[in-house]
Amino acid sequence: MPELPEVETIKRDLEKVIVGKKITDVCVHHPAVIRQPSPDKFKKGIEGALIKNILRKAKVLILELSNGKSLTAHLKMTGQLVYPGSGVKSRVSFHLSNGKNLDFNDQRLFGELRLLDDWRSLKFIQGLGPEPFDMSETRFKEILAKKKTKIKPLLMDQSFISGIGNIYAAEGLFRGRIHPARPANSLSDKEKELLFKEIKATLKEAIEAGGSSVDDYVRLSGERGGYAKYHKVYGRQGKPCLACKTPIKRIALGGRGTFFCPKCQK
DNA sequence: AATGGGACCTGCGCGC
DNA sequence: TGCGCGCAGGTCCCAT
Repeated sequence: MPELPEVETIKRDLEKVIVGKKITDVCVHHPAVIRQPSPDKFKKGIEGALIKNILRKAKVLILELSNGKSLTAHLKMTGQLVYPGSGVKSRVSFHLSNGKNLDFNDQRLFGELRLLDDWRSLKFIQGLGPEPFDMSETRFKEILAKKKTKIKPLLMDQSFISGIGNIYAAEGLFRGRIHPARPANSLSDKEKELLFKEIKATLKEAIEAGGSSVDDYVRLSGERGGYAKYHKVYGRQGKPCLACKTPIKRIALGGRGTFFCPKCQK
């Protein structure tokens, strides 16, 4: 999906245009994306409520409703929230009292919508580690020091640090000059410090640019995020490293495409 | 405990 | 033109 910067972008977009609006009707075109409760209860539990507040926990969006319930959305790989929506690709459409729709689109159907009495009880959220901005450098270094696992899959482990996915793991490691397959406990103090700093800087810049539109991700308005043009390694296999001209390599780590510069990243 | 593979789905781009 | 394959931002589950 959409990683932390993309979900944060959608959250900020939602705050500007959706808060305070009333959901008058929920149209379920594809029930599979509604994971909890039944589609019928989902619909009845939402209709008539106002959208009070928008939260984000790592990659999960939470819409707090005036009836006390929370609507959560995990976009996974291809989920989108679009407003005003055309309804064309919509899996679920939330019809608002102003006549416009908030559409949940999701080509691959991995995405998840839930209506919960309390989002804090969602197991997935309970299992999340702190986001990079909420983690101390000391803690980051401590965890790396005791893990032999490859650094890139570790950065994507949501129970350790949450919000980083495949794109920002790759970009953060490039900027930290660390090879993605290095055992986490092999990083020196200096390397860990630089990596942590660069991960946070990358995420911050990506948020400022409205996220990375590589494939399906779009902002709430449907326009593309502006950060993909700043990617230094992600999706650039075979192209020259922007720092040293060496061709960027692609390998598989943990089953995921992993992009890095074999010269800059040691 | 940690790692690797497959599963969940659909659709796109590529090589033949 | 058509077909088969590999690939895709995430996460879970199972086997080793």
